[in-house]
Amino acid sequence: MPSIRDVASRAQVAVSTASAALNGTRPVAAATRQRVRQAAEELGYRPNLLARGLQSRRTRILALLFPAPHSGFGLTEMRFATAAAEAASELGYHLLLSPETGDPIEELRHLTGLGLVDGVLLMEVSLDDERVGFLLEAGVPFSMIGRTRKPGPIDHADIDFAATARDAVAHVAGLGHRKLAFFNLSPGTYAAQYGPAIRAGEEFAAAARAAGLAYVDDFRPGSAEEGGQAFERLIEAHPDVTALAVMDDHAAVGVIAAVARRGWRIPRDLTLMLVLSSARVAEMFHPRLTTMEPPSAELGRLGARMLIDRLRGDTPPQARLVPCRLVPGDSSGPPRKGSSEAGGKRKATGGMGS
Amino acid sequence: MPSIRDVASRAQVAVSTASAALNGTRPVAAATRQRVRQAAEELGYRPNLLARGLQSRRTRILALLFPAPHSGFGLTEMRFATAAAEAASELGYHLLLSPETGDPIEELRHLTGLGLVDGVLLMEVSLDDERVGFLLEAGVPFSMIGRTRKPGPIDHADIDFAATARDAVAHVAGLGHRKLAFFNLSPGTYAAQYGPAIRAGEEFAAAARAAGLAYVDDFRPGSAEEGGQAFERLIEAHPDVTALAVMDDHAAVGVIAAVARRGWRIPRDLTLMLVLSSARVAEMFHPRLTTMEPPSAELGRLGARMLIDRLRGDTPPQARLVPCRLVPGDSSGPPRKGSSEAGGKRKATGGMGS
DNA sequence: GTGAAAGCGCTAACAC
DNA sequence: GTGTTAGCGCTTTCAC
Repeated sequence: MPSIRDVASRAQVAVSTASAALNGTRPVAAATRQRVRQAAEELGYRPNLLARGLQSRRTRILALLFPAPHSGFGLTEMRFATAAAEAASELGYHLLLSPETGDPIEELRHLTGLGLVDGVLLMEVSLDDERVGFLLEAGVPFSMIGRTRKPGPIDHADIDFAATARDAVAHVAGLGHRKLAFFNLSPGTYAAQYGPAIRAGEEFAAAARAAGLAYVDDFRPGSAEEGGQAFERLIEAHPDVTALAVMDDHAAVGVIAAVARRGWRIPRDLTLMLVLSSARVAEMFHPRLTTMEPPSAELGRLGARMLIDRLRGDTPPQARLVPCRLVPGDSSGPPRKGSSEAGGKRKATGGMGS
Repeated sequence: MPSIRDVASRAQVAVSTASAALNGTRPVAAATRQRVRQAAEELGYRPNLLARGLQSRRTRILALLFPAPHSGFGLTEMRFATAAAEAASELGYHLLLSPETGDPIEELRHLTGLGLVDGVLLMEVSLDDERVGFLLEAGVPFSMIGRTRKPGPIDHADIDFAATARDAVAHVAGLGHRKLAFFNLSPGTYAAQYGPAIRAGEEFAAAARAAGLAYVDDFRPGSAEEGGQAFERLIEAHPDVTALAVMDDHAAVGVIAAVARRGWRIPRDLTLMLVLSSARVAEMFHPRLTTMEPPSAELGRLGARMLIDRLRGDTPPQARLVPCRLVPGDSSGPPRKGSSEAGGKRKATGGMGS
């Protein structure tokens, strides 16, 4: 592998000139630059990243802190990672996939102490994430996919839960539904202060209220079995619910089974939608479920971009919220007949459904 | 961030001694070593990977060449990546996630020319993968998850398709089925010489033959719609088929719908199994599908381990084949009545079902 | 068993 | 506009 000295001698210039010609760090005569470029080309020269990094204190390597898979399907997390890697790659950066196994802070301390990475991309940020404080204090540049309770001036890209909830509620309300139920993620996820669970919970409630829809969100099934049970209890307590939004894929499986057991059909008797699930997953269902699909790839891209922006210069902190995309499936329809106190008339008052 | 000089001076030794004490590269008096260790500890010293790599020509960084997502569900690929990253991490290595976007060879040339990585982990290896020749020629250490047609002495970890097919066929035969159909991946995947498609195709045929099962594998549906059509044509042409193994998740969705349209039920009228799909995905179905689940995490781990073994010393080339795991679901059962020329008797001859 | 010094390949002062 | 030189932090001869 040729070094810059080989390039310099072949182009008949000093190494510093070769370096400058290649990097544009100082003015070089056009003719000289041309000679150097050509020599580099002919030799197949590639700058050694280690040497460059050692000197310049910048490696152009980013670390993506990849959480141990727990909640959800994993497909979403993968899209973050690959999209971030692609975006980084386009901008001349590399992405290190750093799985978090033990103590997050200790691992972060280790990773950043190596001098290997210029910055860190945080995933699965909880509302009071301890890693944020550490990175801030250590002066390590970072950006978040997700966000803490009050992200303040920290770069982050996250789902716009308010818009997502609004769109989902509008979809359901537009079909004529008057009462919506929402199954959040499992209590464990909730207890871990997992942002999406908490924010989606709040925003769906607010959006339903704003739209004048009656609303139930007492259930947090984390498995197919719990999903089925939750649905049965839901219908028992609220027989007038005609639409249901579910966060957990597996819970949705249970709901669908319970719906069938009851002799109901989707969407005739229940409008069912998945929230924060990949359309890829929604296609596995029968009927294909309407989904609020998270903009995973875009968040990954944005996370990488804003981190690189930060590394490059003094951009102001960026906060980007991107709503989920409504992917209509075959599980959405008008409310079933006889679901409310009155029988037929839909789109009636717009007032509070009791 | 303290350097080794800080450690050396605090421990009152020369830099070289400090280095030796920390790395064990040459004998150091126990007392001295202790002093150095303690100094390092007190200072929170972390060796700079760049400096070390520049000198030693070894960075302890591995690159995982991550293919642009095309076939399959992606969940499997993600498990490779995370498992490989975890295994690498446990062995003191880092994993770079390198998405392949443009010309694979050009990108490989670039990546390996940077001096950043010690070795490369190849995913989605096709039967005649061009990257292999390049890496061999360039002398870059690598291992494969998957394998070429004749991997020869190249380290690789792959699915044991023969054992997988044998187990799947045994499962079906054990339930009394006499005729099995197999839906392979889409023709495009096949044409791309995607190993799993071709090997699974061959091995299922061989296993069925060996088990004395009649066998049909004329279909390669790549979507739900094609899956449904394929199923209809299959039953028309082969009304005595009672068991079906499907490679493509989406095709399975279509099959299930077509089964229902026909008034059939699973598993009463058809035993359906998914091949090479995560159990996570199989749970999304109704009923929960029996699956031959690929050992993704183990393959990722093995791939990383064998690459690191190669980097560390002169181990002989390793070839590890791991079978898929049969995860029984609710989609397996005895063959439906009236499916063969004779009516009732199952487990009869064991001879060739015509 | 320990220390001094060279140098990995590059960038960035600093002279000219 | 270009060349010379001094390191970045580490490992590794080579003396002692």
